[in-house]
Amino acid sequence: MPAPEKITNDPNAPVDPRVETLVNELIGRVADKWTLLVLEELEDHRTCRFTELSRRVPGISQKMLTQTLRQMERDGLVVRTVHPVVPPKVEYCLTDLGHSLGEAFCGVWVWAEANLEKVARARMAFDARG
Amino acid sequence: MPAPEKITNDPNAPVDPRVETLVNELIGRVADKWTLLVLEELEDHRTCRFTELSRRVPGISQKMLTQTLRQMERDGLVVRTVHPVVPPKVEYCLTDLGHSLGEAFCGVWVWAEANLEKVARARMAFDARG
DNA sequence: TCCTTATGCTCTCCAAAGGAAAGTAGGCAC
DNA sequence: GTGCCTACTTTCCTTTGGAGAGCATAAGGA
Repeated sequence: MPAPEKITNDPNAPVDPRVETLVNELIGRVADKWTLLVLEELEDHRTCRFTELSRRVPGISQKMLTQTLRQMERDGLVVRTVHPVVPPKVEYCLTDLGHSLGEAFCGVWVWAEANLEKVARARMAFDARG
Repeated sequence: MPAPEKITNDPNAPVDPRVETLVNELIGRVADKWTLLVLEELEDHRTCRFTELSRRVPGISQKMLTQTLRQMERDGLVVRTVHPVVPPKVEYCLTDLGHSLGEAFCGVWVWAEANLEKVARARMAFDARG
């Protein structure tokens, strides 16, 4: 074997480009506006129904909610439980994997809350410069 | 004053809905695929030229790179330095704010690297179920 | 002189993504 | 029957995004 990329803890270690591609794809998939907002709702209310989510996630359309939830289900982030009753009742709940992603994004929420003001000021300054 | 939302350290404290709206908007702005990828490149190579970025960020079009960089500049995440030479030379560099956002996203990159396999398996299982 | 090259955009055209609103299924209350 | 409830699905139309060509400028070569 010609030393095929060892797994190390060195953050500066070169990464297998194939892995980097996959990671980029996954980031692109998961760091989506709607995915993030749905993820946050499900973090707050461990389990949620469809209509509840569509009310809680500001501005999402039913189409995008369905699509986002399907993708999240496919990626193993949520479980979809159908209760065979009428009218239909479908519950969505985070998996452990989904919860871990929520925790990973926690830093971004904190950042956003902490830096709202700075961004607002930067925008005003930028817009003033024309 | 009718007690208008105190700033607390309690993570379960109710948040001013206006702040929540602003945070959601900022998240939507910042948690964009291209913004993330550009941010990562700039984290790795503290300062980068336009063409360099377009080569390094896989799959980005010039239009989106320009647009993404403008938005990031407006939000105070990068500084754009134009060197008045021919051919033109423009350098982009993270601000402290941009760097702090990069660190906030660090957890997501780590998560993606750590859970590539799990997501891949979840997808296969989902697709197999039809 | 004219042509090429290099860079950072900008513009145009077309395809894909996404929002709004209406439609669907199917049992239940009226 | 009529209408309601929920979780979608479908249709239509607007917006976003990608591909590729164009532009401005000056140095350097034929």
